[in-house]
Amino acid sequence: MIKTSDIVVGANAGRARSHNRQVILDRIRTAGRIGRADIARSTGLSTQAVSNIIADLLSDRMIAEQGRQVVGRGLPAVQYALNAKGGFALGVEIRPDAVFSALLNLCGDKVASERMSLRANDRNAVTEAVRTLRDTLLKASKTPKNRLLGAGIVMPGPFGETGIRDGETELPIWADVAPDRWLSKALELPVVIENDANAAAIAERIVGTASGLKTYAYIYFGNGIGLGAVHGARLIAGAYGNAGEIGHIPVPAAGKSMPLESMVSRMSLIRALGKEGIAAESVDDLDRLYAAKTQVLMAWLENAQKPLEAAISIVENLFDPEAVILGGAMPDSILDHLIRSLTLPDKSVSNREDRTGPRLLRGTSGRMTATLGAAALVINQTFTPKIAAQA
Amino acid sequence: MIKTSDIVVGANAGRARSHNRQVILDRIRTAGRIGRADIARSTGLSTQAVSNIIADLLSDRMIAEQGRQVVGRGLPAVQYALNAKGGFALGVEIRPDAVFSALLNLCGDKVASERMSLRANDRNAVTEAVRTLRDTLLKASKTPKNRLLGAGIVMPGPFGETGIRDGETELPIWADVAPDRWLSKALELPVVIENDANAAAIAERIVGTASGLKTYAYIYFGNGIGLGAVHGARLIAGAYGNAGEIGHIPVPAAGKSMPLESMVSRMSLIRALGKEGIAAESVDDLDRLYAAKTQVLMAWLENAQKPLEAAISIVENLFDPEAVILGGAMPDSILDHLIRSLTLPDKSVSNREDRTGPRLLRGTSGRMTATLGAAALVINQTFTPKIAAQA
DNA sequence: GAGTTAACTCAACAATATTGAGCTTTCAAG
DNA sequence: CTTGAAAGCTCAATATTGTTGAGTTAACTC
Repeated sequence: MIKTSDIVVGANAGRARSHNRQVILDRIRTAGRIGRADIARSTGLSTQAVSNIIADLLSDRMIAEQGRQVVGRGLPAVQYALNAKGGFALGVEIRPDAVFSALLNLCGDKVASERMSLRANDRNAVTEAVRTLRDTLLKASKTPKNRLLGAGIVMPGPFGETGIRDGETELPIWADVAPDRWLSKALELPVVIENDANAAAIAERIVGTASGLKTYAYIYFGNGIGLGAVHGARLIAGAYGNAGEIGHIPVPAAGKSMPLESMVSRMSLIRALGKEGIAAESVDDLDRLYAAKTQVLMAWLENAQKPLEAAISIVENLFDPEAVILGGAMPDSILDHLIRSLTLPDKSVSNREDRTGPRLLRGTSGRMTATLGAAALVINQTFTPKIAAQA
Repeated sequence: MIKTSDIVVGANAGRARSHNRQVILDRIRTAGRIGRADIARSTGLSTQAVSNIIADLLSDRMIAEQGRQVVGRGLPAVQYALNAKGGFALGVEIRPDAVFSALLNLCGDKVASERMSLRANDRNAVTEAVRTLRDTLLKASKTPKNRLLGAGIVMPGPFGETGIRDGETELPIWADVAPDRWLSKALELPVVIENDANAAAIAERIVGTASGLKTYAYIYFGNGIGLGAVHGARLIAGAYGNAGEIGHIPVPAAGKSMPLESMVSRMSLIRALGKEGIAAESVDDLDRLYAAKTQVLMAWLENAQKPLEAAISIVENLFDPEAVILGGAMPDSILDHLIRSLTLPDKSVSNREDRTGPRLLRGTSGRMTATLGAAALVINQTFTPKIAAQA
């Protein structure tokens, strides 16, 4: 699928208003609780303009009043915060054999989730599953349909006919139709599509570790391994939506150069376990195997260390992020082990004297990361100002 | 130096106007010649709005009328194009021993250039040199001072106290003052600062090979080697302005892993030549040595091949650019040789079936690349809409 | 208790873009 | 050759939105 960058760029009263609305909403989200005067100062708008938009947001139930805050002299400022029930985002992760879905509220809390096996891997089966899941989640959570802000879809990349397609990630059922438009029509909702790593990266900003960060890189353990890079609060998607294909970069391993994915990925781990006759299906399985200090797993961890260090070093030097986050479909225990065992090189732009936080963080983990990420895409969009710089 | 992302985000009538002005200016630049109706359609503004802004731009001499274009039925549209003499950009490249400078007009043509040795490597000497160069260039080109849009400054990175500082790139004279503010005051001009690779990347967009591209990566041969990544027409500068430090990423070389810079950079080449007692100072020297098929040079080229392939492969897979551009302080001949000899891996997101142009391009080369890039930063800024997405 | 500070509202105002009517110029069909 | 359609453009009226400044309220300070 081709990413169409924003084309409409001219500003008029209406677009300025919706832009300002998003700006204010985002300000409220990042601040947690904040008053009108504060918002005005930090956005460069007049109090009056903020007041008008706040009134709008209140009547749309996107925000709620939170009492007054006495600071010092003067009239105590009325505080506002996001209204969790003001909007909901549907997240959908499409896999070859099943569809996962979750519903998040405006604050990023999971309200409901559901999984459904696919009876066939074709477009109709997927469409039907997605529609059913939407209805099931709405019903289970007693959410009125008109409170749905949109749907985020996660599908494995890469998008389009690139040199790194292979049988494991391919989803040829969308060959002749743009999946975003198709699903938007089927769900009767606005739709955003991203790959798993990008969605997970955005999720981290909405609910997780990256909430204070504007520029960071997320290394995502899916089946393979992916990178979601966020720069100045914007996703780096690449010219064709395939940026962050970190799995295929060459890293030093055992004296020669190997693709990162072959050393550091769920796939490589499960393959290694399989060779020893150990079956591991779920994140929980892996967690148990780690707890038992299973030898193959420990060996895999050791082999993964150097290649992962090299990859992180590359990411740091190319993106200069505030932090690198490790997350995805792995148990906490394994991610934590990796983070503990890695020694990041001193020769890196990220090794700053004025650094406050750690260079490496653990992000959201577990099987649902990408699904939650899908929903987070929608929430993120709700908070992203519309008049973007010309692309 | 810390990059301050745009903070002002709220839109009002005035900001919307200046935003639209930049949008239209950029549209004219990319189109070359274009009429009002066309601009209106491609920006989502009304003809009337475009007309008003065009009138403004005409009276500011930023654009000029270019006759009428008869297409089919209807009133032939009046065409507009940039007015080269409507504005000028000063580019300054600060080196430890000298300052290079150039003056570009709005269309990116070089109007004048000048070099000046530094009598000392301290702040006052630099300030004095920069002021003198500004005046010399204005006088030589008979440009009135009020037509200067601003100054772009290029200094070698990385900025701030990072783990990769070393004696060769360090510029400690700015330790206690923000160089952008200092120089802005000294020059009485708005100032933009970037490292050499980033500036060169932007220059390519304004005048060079990348004029049609929105997402591309520029590998820059300075003293070392740097990367300037442009994503959706925006520079990826990183959280602290140090993104693109590609010189320090590990690449496979001679069976082991080496920093790219040690294999592929001007520095490494000059060092290799020096070991054989061959002195090479300038780009022209290198060109002559290449023409003479000097053996050390040819050996260096061969050794550079694999590491460079690995680096480009990494860049492609992480950024998914439309193209990778090679340029900088090297002669055309050597850059072309490298481009000819490189074999890019098929396993890359950039190996697309629908690809039209080549994956690898040669950019601007020669000693002045960074200086011209510095000026291009200013021109770029002139065309970049002001209401940016919240950072 | 008087003065100060700060948040907030109201009403008048200003900046900008949009809309629709009308003019002009070109092409094409009869 | 005439007429009508199509497209670019201008003018004047209108709409949307944000800003400004005066006035109100509520807290703190002396």
